[in-house]
Amino acid sequence: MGKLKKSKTPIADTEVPTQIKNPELVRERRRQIIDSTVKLFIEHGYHKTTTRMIAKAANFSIGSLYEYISSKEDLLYLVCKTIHEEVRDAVENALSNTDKEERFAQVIRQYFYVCDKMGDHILMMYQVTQFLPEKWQVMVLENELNITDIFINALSSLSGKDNFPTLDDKILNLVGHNISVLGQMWAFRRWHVQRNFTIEEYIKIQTDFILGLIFKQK
Amino acid sequence: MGKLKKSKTPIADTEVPTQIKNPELVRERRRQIIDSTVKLFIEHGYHKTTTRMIAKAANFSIGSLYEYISSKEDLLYLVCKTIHEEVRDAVENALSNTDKEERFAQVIRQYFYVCDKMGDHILMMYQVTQFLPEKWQVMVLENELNITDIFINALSSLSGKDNFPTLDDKILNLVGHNISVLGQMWAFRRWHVQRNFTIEEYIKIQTDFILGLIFKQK
Amino acid sequence: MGKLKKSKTPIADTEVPTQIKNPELVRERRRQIIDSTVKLFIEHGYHKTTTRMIAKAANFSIGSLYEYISSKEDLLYLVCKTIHEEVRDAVENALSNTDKEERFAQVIRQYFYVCDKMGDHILMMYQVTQFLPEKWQVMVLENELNITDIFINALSSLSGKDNFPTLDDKILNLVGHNISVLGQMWAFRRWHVQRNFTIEEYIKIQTDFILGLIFKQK
Amino acid sequence: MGKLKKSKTPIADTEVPTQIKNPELVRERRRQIIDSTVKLFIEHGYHKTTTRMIAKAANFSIGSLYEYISSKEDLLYLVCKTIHEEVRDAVENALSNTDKEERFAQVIRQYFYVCDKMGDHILMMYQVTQFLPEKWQVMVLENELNITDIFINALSSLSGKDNFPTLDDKILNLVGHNISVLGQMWAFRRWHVQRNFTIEEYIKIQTDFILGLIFKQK
DNA sequence: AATGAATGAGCGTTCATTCAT
DNA sequence: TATGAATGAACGCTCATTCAT
Repeated sequence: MGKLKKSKTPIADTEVPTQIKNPELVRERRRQIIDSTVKLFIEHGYHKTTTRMIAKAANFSIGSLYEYISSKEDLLYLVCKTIHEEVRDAVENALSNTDKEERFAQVIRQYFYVCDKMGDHILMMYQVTQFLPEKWQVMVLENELNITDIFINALSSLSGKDNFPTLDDKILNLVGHNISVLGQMWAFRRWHVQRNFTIEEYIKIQTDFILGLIFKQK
Repeated sequence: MGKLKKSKTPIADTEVPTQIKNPELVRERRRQIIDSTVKLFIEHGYHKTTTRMIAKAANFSIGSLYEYISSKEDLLYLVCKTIHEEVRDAVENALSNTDKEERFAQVIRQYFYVCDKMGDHILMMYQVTQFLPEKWQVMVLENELNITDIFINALSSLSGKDNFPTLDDKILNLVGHNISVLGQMWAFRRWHVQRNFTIEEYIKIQTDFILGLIFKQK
Repeated sequence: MGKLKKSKTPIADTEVPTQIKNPELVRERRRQIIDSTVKLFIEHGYHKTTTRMIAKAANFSIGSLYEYISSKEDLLYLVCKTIHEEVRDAVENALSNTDKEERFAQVIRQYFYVCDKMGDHILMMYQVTQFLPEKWQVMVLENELNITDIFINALSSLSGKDNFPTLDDKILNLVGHNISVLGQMWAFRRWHVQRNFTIEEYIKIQTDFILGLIFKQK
Repeated sequence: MGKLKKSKTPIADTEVPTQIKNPELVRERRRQIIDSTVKLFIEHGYHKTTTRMIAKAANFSIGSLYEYISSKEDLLYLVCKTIHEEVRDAVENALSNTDKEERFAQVIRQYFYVCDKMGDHILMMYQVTQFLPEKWQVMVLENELNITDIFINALSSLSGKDNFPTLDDKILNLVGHNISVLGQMWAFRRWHVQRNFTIEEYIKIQTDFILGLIFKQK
């Protein structure tokens, strides 16, 4: 579970205001704060985690915490965004695979791996998104969609080539969402599913499943 | 969306204590309370719905409310349970269909219909389960599992018969969960999915999808 | 200084919301709250008086306090309104005097008496009005104006009659404001003025002063 | 409204301590700080103006700000003092007028002009004095009194001469305060009074008023 | 059985001031 | 001298629950 990998996109952006002038410091400190917060949110949820608990866990005074974020809700947004970036980065890395067909399977595989590794985070994020203020909520949904879009695009680039059937856009879309959801299922229904399968088995079966859907459409 | 259908199992059971002696009265009053609460939870979520709001919406004094439930958490449990019963009842009704093979498709269909009709409820329940005390949480997960079990059992009764492949128990289980999750997806990702498909289209494609998985295993 | 006299207009009106249903109780409890608050505001000012101090002084729990008012600002408004009513009532009582000319002097006299008796309250109100939310601020200024209007109307009814000169409306208005301000001066500059004069002397001299202005305009 | 005119008395005096050795620098920097603070206090009041806002507006770091003042309350005192000096200077300038009788009218006129020009400052100062620590509060009241004393002295030098009646000291005093208060009224009740009169008209009428009081005492 | 007034622990947030660099 | 990150006491307010009537 540990600390989140450093993401490509900066955390110290302009979306969430801070009193601190040194942006490097903001980046670093926010990383600490977010890491601590993620753990607490996973353990206790959003409401039962107080700002004081967060400050303490991140070794900040309550006053200092509020120098780096401007509300608990802002922090919530940063948490969600960071997790999404983590997921997206992992999946996008899989895209470097040159063989197109293999690339698609790779993307699914990487995504499922991330869902396995970050099960707690993903679960937590779903429980917590509802408490975002509307404006952030839209952005988080968009981030979610961006990940689904990776699947859709990977599929799209295969559609009609080699042995792949030409897929309707709507179907393409649906398959993308199915992939997203089946990945989350590994995290959400862990008690049931992870009892029966290793992640490798799960990937194999569900990938077949997904490919089945695709070839059915021929 | 209206009121939830009367469920077979009594609400005034011993799980959730009450001050009131007359069980008939408890049943009736709890129905009112739960109906109002469901609406409020859907609209405002669990935390932003105060017990005062609930009492007002259900035409109770705050004091009376607490005669029929003993805490907000108890009420939360009753709400989750009631929704699960609703879903289960609908799916079980589909089992009366005598033709076995058709029965399986019917079960899926009915389940997806329920997911369509009760999208708000299902969504809400997922956002809200996390606030249950541990003991209730287990029970709600069990209820969820009961529904999945219906799919598994329906499949199981087909396995190895007629044209159906003989399915490994593990696979059977997984397919059951896939069905559950794909039904929820219609509610969870409504903005994306319901834009592209009618519920009928969605049922057709996802059913094919599921059957594909089954026959793949031959 | 003691408790404020019971005012004609009810405190339990609809302007300031309450959670309590019994309006009689609201009236009574608000009276206690306001009395205590006035004392505290006079002694410590608005900002240094905490809601917990108010609750304690009025023998309420902090929770109960907030059943009767909905914010500290609302309470501030009630305080200002109550003081203004007190002043206005006293001045209006003086209007019952039947002799017109004498009535005018009586109004001034009564007003100055109130300024004497309620010096602390008037002083406090002036220090505190600035913290009202805009909507209340306008209403408080209006209340203030209503009192000035009493002087203006009393003068107006004399204008052009008997020995009184016919006064321009603008002048009438100005004289009214002068009266208001010279009354407040007795409270505001108490350290300097009350050292030299009894309230009776002060009334005599300033009344002459005011009448001088009036007859000057002949 | 702009910047306040340079006052004769030094700002960098010993009343308010500083960390900085160079007194010239202190004077200059305090001038900037006070100018910015006055604007902010007028716009937002004392409590809603944070020291951070002040530092920013005066182009200081928060650290530097505290090199030149030692607390927000000290700054408040400097602000009040500066405004009083401004008012006093303007009024004292009017004293240079050689003709005694005319000098009195001139003093009133100048004072009313200042009240017109510095309405915002005067208003603000009255709202803000209450937050001074006791020791400063006394000094500010004294400053206020000094201005009133100018009127009293001007009157006193006329008393019993030429056509002027010989005035009791107490009356002299009262007239001085009346003048002060009627000047402030132009600022305090601007919405009502400035709608009806130009400052010239106002000066004329109120001067007559004041003179009336004086000659009445003959 | 029904009412609703009373309770108080607990929360998110602010801001004047300090002090290491 | 100048900077700005760090501090933490203190505040207004909420709301599930109780209990006297």
